[in-house]
Amino acid sequence: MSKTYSISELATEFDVTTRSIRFYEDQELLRPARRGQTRIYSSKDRVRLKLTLRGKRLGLSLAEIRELFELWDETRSGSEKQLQLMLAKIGERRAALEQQMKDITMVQLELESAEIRCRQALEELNQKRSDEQRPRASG
Amino acid sequence: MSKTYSISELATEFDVTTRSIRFYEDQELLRPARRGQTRIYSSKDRVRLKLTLRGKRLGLSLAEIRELFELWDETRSGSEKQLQLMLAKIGERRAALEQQMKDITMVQLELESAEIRCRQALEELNQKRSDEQRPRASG
DNA sequence: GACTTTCTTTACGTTAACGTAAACTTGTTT
DNA sequence: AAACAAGTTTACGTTAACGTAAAGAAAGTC
Repeated sequence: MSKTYSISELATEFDVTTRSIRFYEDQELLRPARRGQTRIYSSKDRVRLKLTLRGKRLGLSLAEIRELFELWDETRSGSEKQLQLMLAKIGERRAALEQQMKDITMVQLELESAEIRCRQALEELNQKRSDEQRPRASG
Repeated sequence: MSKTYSISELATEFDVTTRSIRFYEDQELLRPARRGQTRIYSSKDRVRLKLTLRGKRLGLSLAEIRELFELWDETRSGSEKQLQLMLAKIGERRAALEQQMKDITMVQLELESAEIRCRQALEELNQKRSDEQRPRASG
């Protein structure tokens, strides 16, 4: 018996609403089992949810994520064409990720220098203030 | 005289539609000059567009991007409160970027192993095929 | 001067990713 | 039994980020 999860357990763990989780199922990103009407999520489902959210953070649409899942499932018993397609998709993703990496390092550099400038501006403000508090020899 | 650009020049350079560029202006991300009705973009505008698109690739909304622009403008003549606010925003962004970096490296690792498995599956297919072509000593 | 191109404004349409509400079932706590 | 919590389906509403179409102005070209 491997562990299972309720919808609200997953919701609180990953900080998403149950509405979202059901929506992901509607978009065929998840296929939880049922006991009666109630959804029961396996740890495999949990991984899928985790991957889904990670994909979202990287800017993938739900449709793209689904496509990757499907391709990956087909890869197991895949024909040569499907394997090639998967490789192509993987290549695309990798290229996009490298672009994102570049973007991130650029923005990080910008943020860093922005932070420095901010701190300098703050220092100058403090400087002025202490100048005003003890105005000794001034013209 | 520094260089200026037409809307379509920028559109083709950055591979976006003119509609998008005008929309960004509507959202106050850009403030091009005018000659008559016609928009004229400075190199400063060009930089802003570039930053906007980069922000988008990183998953920022136009509203967030605008907010950052505004904060940055205010930073020049900023009060202490505004500077502190800017520093806070910068901190947020940096944290989000680090999370994204982690996400990316995770996915990169997954894609790498996925690629390996794909190539292995392909090899096995080729193996089978050449086995079938010259079925020598079998059983 | 008619044509074409490039630009403009105005405005309605569209898609993704949920939010929100209503009405119902099922289990369990008082 | 009544109330409560947690789950369900159905369905309409919402927001962001444009797409698309209509209709017209300004400038260059044949």
